[in-house]
Amino acid sequence: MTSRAETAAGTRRALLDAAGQLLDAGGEPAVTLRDVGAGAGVSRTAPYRHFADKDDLLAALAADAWTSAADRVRAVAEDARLAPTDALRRALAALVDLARTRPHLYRLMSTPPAASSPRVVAAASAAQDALLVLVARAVGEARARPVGGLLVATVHGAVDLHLAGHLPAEKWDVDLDGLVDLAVAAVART
Amino acid sequence: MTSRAETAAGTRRALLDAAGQLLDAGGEPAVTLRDVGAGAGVSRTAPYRHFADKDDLLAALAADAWTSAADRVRAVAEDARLAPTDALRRALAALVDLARTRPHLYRLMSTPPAASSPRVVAAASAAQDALLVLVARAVGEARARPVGGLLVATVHGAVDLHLAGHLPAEKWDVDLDGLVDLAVAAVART
DNA sequence: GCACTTCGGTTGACAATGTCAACCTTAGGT
DNA sequence: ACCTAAGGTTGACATTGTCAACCGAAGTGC
Repeated sequence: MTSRAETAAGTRRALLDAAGQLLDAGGEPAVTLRDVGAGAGVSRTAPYRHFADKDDLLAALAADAWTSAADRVRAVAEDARLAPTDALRRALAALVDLARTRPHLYRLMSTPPAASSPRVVAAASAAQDALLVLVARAVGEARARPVGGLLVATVHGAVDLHLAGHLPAEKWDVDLDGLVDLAVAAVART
Repeated sequence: MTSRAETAAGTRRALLDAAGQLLDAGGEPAVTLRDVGAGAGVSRTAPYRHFADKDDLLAALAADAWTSAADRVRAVAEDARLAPTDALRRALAALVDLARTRPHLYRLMSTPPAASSPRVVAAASAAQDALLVLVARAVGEARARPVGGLLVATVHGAVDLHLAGHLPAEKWDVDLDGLVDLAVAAVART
């Protein structure tokens, strides 16, 4: 019944889940291969049967997160009742919510260790494509690309500064949500 | 001649310099206390006489960098010949240049390890204050704060995405400099 | 049906690293 | 002329990522 491939896929997912939990609980330094193995019910070096090394495991975690984020954006896009601007707002809110709920994961997604992990970049790119569709609906195909870039940069920047504690609301008179709203409003005005 | 305080300050700076060089050369994982000590001509545990631990050393490095960045922004502000918008552009260009020249240092500044290092946040805040002055000159005191927040978020976001490889110019039809220009233009239009 | 391969998994071992403890040396105050 | 404390050193240790050698059973070819 339990074919080899099935159990293998099972432990692989268990490893990723354990890594995600450790990441949420204690940040990247808490993600140790030993604890990941223990959390998945296997032993220290088991991860090496599924990932090249620790960075590869973290990259897989980040890539999976991007893929699921892209799905959420696409789900918003499929709700035809939403006005373009509202859809955009909701899609971005999903990203912001992810960053708030799982800050360490968001950090991992936006800055994978060992800089150039193509898998993560590709998965993130897919999410950006999904967002681009929404931007195009809101401002038209012609302006979509540069405006989308600006929007993505602003939202990511606001989230990242917020997470780093570099965005005190009292200094700027706006908080994270306020900035996202401002950004969307600016886009809508275009 | 060489009073104790002088030599101490000397090694402290040497330690920070060595750490900075290692950081530039190989990123954060390359900054090992042993190599920092060696680079400064002292021995492994010498850093502990000047910093509480490794994170503290990195935080000091980041804080120093923010302080010097703030100085550069203030220097731009003192050049009275510059039109407000041009001054803003030039100050932001200095930040972008820092990020391009020393990407690992920029990363360290914007995301210090052990999240809440008040020294770094305070130094960054000073740099933001300097920028806020320029924004106020460009758009007036009234709107300066939220607009400044938006600008800071956008520029940081663009830089951060760029460094992570998440900002392919062919997808968005703009590159890093283009985004910064767009952001400043949007601010000027306000 | 059987030998063989391959894959997921395990334990043992090792080098690198952050960090503490104990010790030394000497500038600078009393 | 002492003595204290601060900067510095070496020794030691626990943690961690990773490799090598080994093992058992699921697949595979005959």
